Parts: sequence; structure tokens; C-alpha cells
Amino acid sequence: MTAAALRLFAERGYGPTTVAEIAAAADVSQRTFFRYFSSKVDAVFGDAPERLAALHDSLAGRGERPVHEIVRDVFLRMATEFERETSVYLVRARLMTSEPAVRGRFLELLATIEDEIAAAAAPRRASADEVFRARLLAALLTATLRASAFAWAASRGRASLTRFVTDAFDTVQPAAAALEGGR
Amino acid sequence: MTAAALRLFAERGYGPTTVAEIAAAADVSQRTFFRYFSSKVDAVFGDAPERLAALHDSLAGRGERPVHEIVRDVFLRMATEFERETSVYLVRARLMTSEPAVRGRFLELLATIEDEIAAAAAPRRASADEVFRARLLAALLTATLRASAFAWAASRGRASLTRFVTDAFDTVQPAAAALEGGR
DNA sequence: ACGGGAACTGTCAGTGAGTGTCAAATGGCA
DNA sequence: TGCCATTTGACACTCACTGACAGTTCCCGT
Repeated sequence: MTAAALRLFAERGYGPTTVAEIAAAADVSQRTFFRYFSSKVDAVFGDAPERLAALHDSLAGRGERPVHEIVRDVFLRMATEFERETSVYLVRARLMTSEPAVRGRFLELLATIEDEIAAAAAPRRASADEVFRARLLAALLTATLRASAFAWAASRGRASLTRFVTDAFDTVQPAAAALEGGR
Repeated sequence: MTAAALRLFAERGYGPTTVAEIAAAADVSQRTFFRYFSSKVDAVFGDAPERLAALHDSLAGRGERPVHEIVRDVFLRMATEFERETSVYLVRARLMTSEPAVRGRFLELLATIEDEIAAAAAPRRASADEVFRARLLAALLTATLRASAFAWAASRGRASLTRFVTDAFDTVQPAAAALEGGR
């Protein structure tokens, strides 16, 4: 179903493709489409729940390791998957840059990721200041993913996504460590 | 018209309020509403164009000053305005946290701001690597605004927004300076 | 093999956002 | 007053999305 949607989006563009057409291409009713995806744009990010769950589990199962290292690993794992199936994810990346709605949804997903990270980084019963620091840390970390994704999309998949992510984390590392370690 | 929309959103909530109702409250036709705002959610951020223009001008008119200092000043000026008219902007902030659509629009606006900053930070005829560094810098700088805005909204306007912004920029400063100064 | 309940799917009707088209109104300005 | 341009309203239409209900499929113990 996601496959049918992405194919149609790639062929005719996001806007001109109707949900009815996607449903027909996937041999289901329109109503069924909306049982699987809560919106048209969600069909583009069908795997979001799993990715979020993976992040959540990794953060929950961290021992003493700092949050930013966990996040770095998770993001790198994601980048590797993206590069393994470039064709699929490039369609997505292109939609992301051309269609405001898709871009918006992507940003919302990143915000959810950010919430997840911020929650994990804040100590139990954190002060307002600690909450803010956790949020800022999370914002910094998702900034790496956002910048990498856009740069990758702009290069049309020719540049190395994993290298972008690695570089981004290298530059952010000191600030992140300070936010987490520092008093 | 923005005033009428915000009032209705605050009274009945975002979802239940229809565009027809907003238009009626503002004594215009529904068609006219959509001439002023390209979507329902846009009525919440009626001042976005001006703010974007202000940022653009400040960036264009910078001499030798680094981008992150300019952005810091612009953001602080915005924060001051927000705190001057708390009642209006708190409605917005609350909608931002409760309504996914509003939150999405806010994130898109931030992304546009990010584009603006990235464009200003990248040298003319930049290499792919320089473009990425500019993007990352821009992502870091907007992260400060995002974290501050959410923290402020969470505190229901009781905490100091300008202090959040100041603190955020202090922690990001080294990384930003490195991204801009370092080759 | 069979009955029954649960989960899945289709049909239908409806709401509301957003757009194109064109005519009417409005507001300077000569 | 008459002319032009910009703004507004009215109407009709598309499409995303939802609620309600009925039919279908699948799985389970017997």
C-alpha cells in the first residue's frame, strides 16, 4: 500500500494523486486506506512508528551511556538503511523538498523524535531549567538529522548520508556533552 | 481578522471552529478569508511574512558580523515582542502544543527561517560540504528558538522567554562559531 | 466439520477545507 | 461624473477525512 502510494506520487506528483487512486491501485476501498494511514501524507512515512519505537527502546535500554551517543547510533543505523534502499527513500526525500505538506509531516516526525529524546535526557523530577536543557539537547541532536536529510536530498542521493550524519554529530558533540555532563 | 480567528480558537478550540465561522465573525465572506490566508492554520501565524522579511533584511545588511550574532539579535528582538503582548502569543503557543496542525505550521515556518539562514551563511558558489555546514549552522540556530518556544509554552508564559533564548545561544555559541569561523 | 466471536473491509452519506470563475462593488483619480 | 484597477462576494466544485453500519474473513475451541 505504501509502495503503491509512493509509485503514484513519483509518477504523477503528490498533489494530483488522489487518495481514491491510491486505494484503487492497492485494491482496497478508500475507507480502508484511512484505517491504515490517518492522512494522505502519512502514506509517505509508513515506517515512522517502527523507527520511533526503535529509538524509544534504545533510549530506554541505555545504561550509563550518554543520550547523545545513543541517538548518534540510532541515527546512523537509520542512515544505513536509507542508503541500502536508496530508490525508495529518495522518492521520499524529493517529495519532502517539493511538497510543503510532506515536509511538514517530516518536521512533525522529527519533533516527535525530539520529544522522545528530551524526555529521556531530562532527569526524573527535573527543574524547569533542566527540562529546558534537555529540550535544547534534543533540538541540537535532531538538527543533525534534519540538516543531513536535506543535504542528502539536495544531492539527490549522490552524497553519503552516513558521512553527513557523522560529520554533523562531530560538530555538535562538544555542545551536547556540555549540556549533558555539565552541572 | 487574525484577532477574530484567535479569539474563536481560544474559545471553542481549533478543530471545532470552522473557517465559515471565522469569516462571519470578521464580517467577510469565506472566499475573502482564503485570499488573506492560504489555509485555516495560516490565520494563526498572520505576522509570519513580516518576521521573515525582518530576518532577511538583517542578514542581508550584515557587514562582517557573523551570522549567528545577527540571528541572535533578531531572535531576541522577536522574544521581546512576544513578551510585550503575552496574551496574544500565549494563545498561539498553547495552540502550538495542543494542535498538531498548528505545531506543523510552526515547524514549517522555522524551516523557512532555517533556509534563510543557511542561504546567508553559505558563501557564493559554495561546495557541497560548505552547503552542509551552513545548513547545520542554521539548524543549530533554529533549534534554540524551537527549544525556547516550547519551554515557554510549557511554562504558560511564566518563565522568561528572552532568558531561554539567551541561555540557548550561550550553549550553542561555540559550535556555531566553529562552524562559521573554522575553514 | 462447525458455530461463534473478533478483527477486517466495503458502502454510503456527510462535513469542511480549499480553488476556479465571474459578476458586483468599491475606491481613487482625471 | 465617468473610467480604471483592485477588492469582494456568490456559486459550484473537488477532495481529504469521518461516523455508522453491514458484510466478510479468519481463527478458535469443540
